[in-house]
Amino acid sequence: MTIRDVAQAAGVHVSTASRALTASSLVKKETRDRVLAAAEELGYRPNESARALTTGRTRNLGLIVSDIANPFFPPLIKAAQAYARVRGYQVFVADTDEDVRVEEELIQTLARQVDGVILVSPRLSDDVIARLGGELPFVLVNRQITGLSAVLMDVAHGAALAVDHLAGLGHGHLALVCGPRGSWTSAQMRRAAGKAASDAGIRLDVLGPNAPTEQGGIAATAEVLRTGATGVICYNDLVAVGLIEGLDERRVRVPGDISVIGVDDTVAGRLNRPRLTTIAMPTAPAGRTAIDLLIQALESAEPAPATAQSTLTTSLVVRDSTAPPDQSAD
Amino acid sequence: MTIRDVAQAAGVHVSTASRALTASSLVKKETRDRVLAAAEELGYRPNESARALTTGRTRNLGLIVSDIANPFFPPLIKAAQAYARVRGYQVFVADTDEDVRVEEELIQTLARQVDGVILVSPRLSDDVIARLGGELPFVLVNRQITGLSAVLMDVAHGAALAVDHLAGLGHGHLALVCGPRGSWTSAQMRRAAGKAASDAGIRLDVLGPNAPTEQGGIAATAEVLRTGATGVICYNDLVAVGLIEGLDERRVRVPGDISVIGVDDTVAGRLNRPRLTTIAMPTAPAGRTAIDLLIQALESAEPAPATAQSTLTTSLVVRDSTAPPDQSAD
DNA sequence: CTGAAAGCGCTAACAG
DNA sequence: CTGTTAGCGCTTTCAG
Repeated sequence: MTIRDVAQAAGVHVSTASRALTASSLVKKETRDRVLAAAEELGYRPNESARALTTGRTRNLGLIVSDIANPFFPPLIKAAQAYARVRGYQVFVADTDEDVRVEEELIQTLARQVDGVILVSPRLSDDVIARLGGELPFVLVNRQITGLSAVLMDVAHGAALAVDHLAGLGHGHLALVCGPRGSWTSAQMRRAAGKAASDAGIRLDVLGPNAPTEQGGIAATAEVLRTGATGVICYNDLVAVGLIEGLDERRVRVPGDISVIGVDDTVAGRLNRPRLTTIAMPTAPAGRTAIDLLIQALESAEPAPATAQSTLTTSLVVRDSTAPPDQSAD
Repeated sequence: MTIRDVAQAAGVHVSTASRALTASSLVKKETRDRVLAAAEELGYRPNESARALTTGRTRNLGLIVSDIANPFFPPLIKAAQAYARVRGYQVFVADTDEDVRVEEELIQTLARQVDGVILVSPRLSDDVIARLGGELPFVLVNRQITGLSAVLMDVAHGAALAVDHLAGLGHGHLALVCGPRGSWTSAQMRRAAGKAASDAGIRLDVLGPNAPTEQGGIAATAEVLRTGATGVICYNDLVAVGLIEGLDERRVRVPGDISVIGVDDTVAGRLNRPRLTTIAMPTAPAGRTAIDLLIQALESAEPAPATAQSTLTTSLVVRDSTAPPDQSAD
């Protein structure tokens, strides 16, 4: 079932059929209708490989995330896929499992079958990403590298809000449980929380790096307690939930003894008891924006597409895991 | 940077280079090393489109799920991707958003760029799936259609365990909150729970269909209460969590007044308070098995590959959302 | 507006 | 074991 069959059925040459099927304006309406009808009739489906071979474009986009099982990603993935489909592109999702080597390998593999790649919270070093980015269009999410387009979530603002929230409740000693090495988000939080704490004249201990998972949070428990902090900001909701679990095991009450704040605003935080106070991240908009930036770069005729940067705001969602510090303690 | 450049650099003909790069046994070791070295040196990456065009095979597999944001899927996806990579295949994941039309469209689109497709919990009708399955290799997960390979989770067994668990606690009146129309899992549960209940001599009211989400659970609350049942088995963890939320709003205690059981054993159930009693589904093994079945079908020379069927067992995880019924009530 | 012809990069017979 | 040749299905010049 090739374009040849369609052309024959419609009584035209292959090239005419091709034109009718793609650059429809270059062919007489009447002929085009005939071709389209024949194609429909025969159930013709273009061979994407052949098409990609001649055009050099696949109309596929790659989306690389570190861990599909982290509830931060699914909303972003869903939004990206849905929006890409509307724009006539297909999105291929791959999971690096938080492994830098897998990440690089995956980019290489994917790069051969897509027109462009979206890298969400990559862990690779700037220079490796920049090098790979030279080979095909990239859009980064939550990572900033000169020369590459990016969608950023203003987590710095969120972190400052979190510090202020805790300071406002009366906490004078905070801890920041950082994420994995190589995380831009973590670095942003660290910087912004540090500044906000010193502005507020309170102490902030910085802990980490930690795995961005429940396990990571549980593992950080002892260190958190050692600091003596009464308010803790965690790298993400999973870490926060894990920490609360760890504290619970040691009979430390949240928020009674220690207040805990997460980042992302995922189901995990909503379902947790106490319900988690968290910094909400605009994941779905970020997914759409990333697709938009990427397609823009792809469809602009420029050889070196302008790098665009888009920053989305975050906000603080106050729930039940934060409260004034216990008067008797500290 | 084509295979031509590599051949030239290695001082051999294109076809020799091609052989060295693929069917390595057909070429003298020495020549092969020279070709491989040249390829490495030049950073040669085969053009997958060209390769796919000649061979007719892409080494890509499609994995279609109804909702990436449902925590049931990520472990399955992760396991499938990781295992496929080991076997030299790439997995493309797509999300249908629980929409039957999108599901069909996605299968069609994906079908053109992959060698085979895994359909997890499809909602399409048997005949539509069977028709599409005629066009390329399919493996179903949690769906049984004659002539197609499938990986099944023995949720019937799990449902029976759940009924027995509740009966053993002393509940004499149960409700089953079903899932969406077209769900094989839901049908299995209904049948098995019905049988187990009648065997145990207790009443079982069947409710639904419902959306397989927290919202679906919340929406089912009133109907559940209307039955007067003291034990409820839900289509999945999300529905169970939603139901518990709905009951909580109406000041109905779980498990004090009503016991609730979910299905899947996802984070959602673990994080929920009370922690959810649930039927654990073997999601990761199912992902691997599905990939295995699919690759097997792909690599067997048979024109019509034998349909294989693999059933994985489920188990009941008892946590805090089930207890004996309130003595004073019912 | 349409037909003819070339070629995308690669693999796969077919000879030698 | 290696070189030659053809061609996968499609788009895209180039003529007409």
